[in-house]
Amino acid sequence: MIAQVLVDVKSKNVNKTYDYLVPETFMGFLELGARVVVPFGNRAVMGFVLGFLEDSEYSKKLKSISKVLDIESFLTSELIDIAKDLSVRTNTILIRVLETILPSALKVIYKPKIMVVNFENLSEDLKPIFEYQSQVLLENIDEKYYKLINREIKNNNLTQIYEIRDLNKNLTKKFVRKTSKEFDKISDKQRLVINYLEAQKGKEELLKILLKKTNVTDSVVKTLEKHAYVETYVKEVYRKVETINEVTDKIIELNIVQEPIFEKIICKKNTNSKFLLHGVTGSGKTEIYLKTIEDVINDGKNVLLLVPEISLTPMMISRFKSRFKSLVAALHSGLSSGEKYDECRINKTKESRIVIGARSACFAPLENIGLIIVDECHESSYKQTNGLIYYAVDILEERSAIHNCPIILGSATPNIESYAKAKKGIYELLEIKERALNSKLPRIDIVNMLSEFKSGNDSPFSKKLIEEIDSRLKRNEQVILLMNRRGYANFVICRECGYVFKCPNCDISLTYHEYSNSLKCHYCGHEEKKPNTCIRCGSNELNFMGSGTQKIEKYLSEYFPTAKVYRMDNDTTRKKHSHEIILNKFQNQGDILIGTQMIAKGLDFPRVTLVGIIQADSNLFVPDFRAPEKTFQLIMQVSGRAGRRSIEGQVVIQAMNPEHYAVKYACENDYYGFYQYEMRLRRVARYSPFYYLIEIGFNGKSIRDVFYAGIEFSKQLKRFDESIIVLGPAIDQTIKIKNKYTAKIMIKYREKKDFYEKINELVDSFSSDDIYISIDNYPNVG
DNA sequence: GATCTTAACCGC
DNA sequence: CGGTTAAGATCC
Repeated sequence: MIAQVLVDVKSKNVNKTYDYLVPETFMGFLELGARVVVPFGNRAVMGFVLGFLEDSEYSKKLKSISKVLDIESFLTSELIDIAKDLSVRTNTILIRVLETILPSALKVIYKPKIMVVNFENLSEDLKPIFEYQSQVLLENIDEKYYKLINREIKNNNLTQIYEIRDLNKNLTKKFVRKTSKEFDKISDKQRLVINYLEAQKGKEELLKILLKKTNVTDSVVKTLEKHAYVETYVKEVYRKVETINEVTDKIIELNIVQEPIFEKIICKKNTNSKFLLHGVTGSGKTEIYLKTIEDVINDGKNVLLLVPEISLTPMMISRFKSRFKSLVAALHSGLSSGEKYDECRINKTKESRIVIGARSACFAPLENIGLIIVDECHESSYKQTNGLIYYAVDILEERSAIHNCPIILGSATPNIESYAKAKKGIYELLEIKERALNSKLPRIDIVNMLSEFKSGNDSPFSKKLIEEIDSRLKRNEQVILLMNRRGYANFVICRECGYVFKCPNCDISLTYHEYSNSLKCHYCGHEEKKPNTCIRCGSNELNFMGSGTQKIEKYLSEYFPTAKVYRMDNDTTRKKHSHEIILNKFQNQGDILIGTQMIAKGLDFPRVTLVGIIQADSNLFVPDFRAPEKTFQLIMQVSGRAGRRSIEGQVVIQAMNPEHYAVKYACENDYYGFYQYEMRLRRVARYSPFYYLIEIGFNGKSIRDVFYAGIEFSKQLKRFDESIIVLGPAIDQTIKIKNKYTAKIMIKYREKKDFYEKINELVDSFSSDDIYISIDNYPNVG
């Protein structure tokens, strides 16, 4: 048998599978998607088995797979197909796509261990192996038992777990050492190498490092080796990394509105129906999820549930865990916690019935899926914007089709595109217009901050908001204040000459951080001590604005010195469980919670009766066609945090442009009105959902080259097809990040067509060491 | 990516 | 003529 192996080498030259013989010993248990070690050139590399063949078309003699790293694979054929598709549509080599789909699977090596589940039922041949230890490293077991072990895993008598080790990219590395041979004649370059080796005093010396340090090519070392003055050898390298331990009912009653919706979903449970569950905040979408999941689980099928940011939805997770216990695997997003989650991710997803996770969980190797749910489907966190750009909701729609199961997209404020699809009948629209638990939607008041300023109030709070906060505190109720990041400048400005302190790398203003008394760049991480004098005019009259939320906090403590205030923003949530800790403290003993966008999501505190939005419309005029939509969604979402129980909630919105349609419709709680208004604008301006969109990004050090590439790219694309509209290039608003510029062009087209081949061709021809080009197939989300 | 091959250049 | 580099091809 022959295996088609994709090697773990990140280069376009090897972006294809290579044929390898499967040795007799691996026959019968080598699975599709398993990781293997193969000889490649004259070294060993890791690879993925992406297919099997009877005969190879390769004319020369085939090499054999030397090791199997997974006895049970976690890359299903479904995921391989999804990866291939992503690879084509984003012009990204397949191995990089796999790297994203299986986070850090390539950076880390999993040493498979076999663990006993049921010793009694185990085959007699295997019993001696596990007699004295319940876990054995797979590599320490004779390969002749592999077939048997594979079968026992399927019988649930054994299970595969992993020990994680750091993998330094390759399985083997090349080292150099000096021999004892005396030398007579020797060239300058060779001298350099020898001197370097002697200076290292017999320490292990990587060939790659040596070449870099001495600045010679490999020929020099090779010549030395030929004369036996030095010798090279290869060695396996990895070190152990620690793993973390994972953290570890009542009947659900649906109300009169929820029940028929549940019924509608359930009667289509074995079809690929796509539901848009449009329910106002607090309408009890979660109850519908729980009941539907229960039904699907009882059918013996599995469920995949996506939530926005797992660290922000601890309450939601705990509800599912308490309901379904160990059937639930919660995958951590990994954005904040590094790669530690992976062990749990791989072990748990295989055996769990319900997988809950953030964006990357859309690639969970779950089989036999009977239901897919995307909660808060409008959330921007479902789109990955770094590196490989993908949209989890889109991936899951594909997967629902493959599994022929329903997918539920739930949101109080669906994206315009989603709602349009529902109106067109692509999605089945399920609407809930009232809140559950007899609570009413909050009353919304709007304050015009311009007139407030004109009347002499230069604090961030309107009189109205202060009064309302005061009355809640007196009644022992809670308040949430949303601070829009952009609203309040947190840069340092010289009062004499007006100089603004900027990042030397990124060309954007530095942020003053009170707690560390320093200036920081939010993009590249540059940090410098708080300056005392202006670097332009030397004046010591500097104005430190403090960060937005910090400033609000200060004002609050002046107005309400006895109130217990908690702050939730990027500064206070750096640590791992800080979200949970802050939210818990606030719930138990807090009066006021201040935060950025992150507090808009899914919080459900019964005692919160007032929500204030400090600068509701400050993002309205950023150059993005979705700015009104985002503003509308934000106001709606935050408002939804108020009065979720019997006490009526209130929302105070402070805005500079209270007449703007996004603000107005949000205040009137009129989703459909906003949708219709926005659709008219989108049609006129030729944006989605009326046009298909693709955004191409050009990133590089030279602003001129980047811009020029954008111009030429769009010229050639328009020449290829005149009906395509290309906007830009526009230099990204943040101008310069990590010493690089980004220009973007927006491609718009009316008729659905596949021209990714042309785009890939252009991307390849304009890509270079100096210009990196990214393809964003989802500029209308995220 | 890493390694090997090749042609061209360099200094003795 | 051996030693060296930069460029190009190849890896099954």
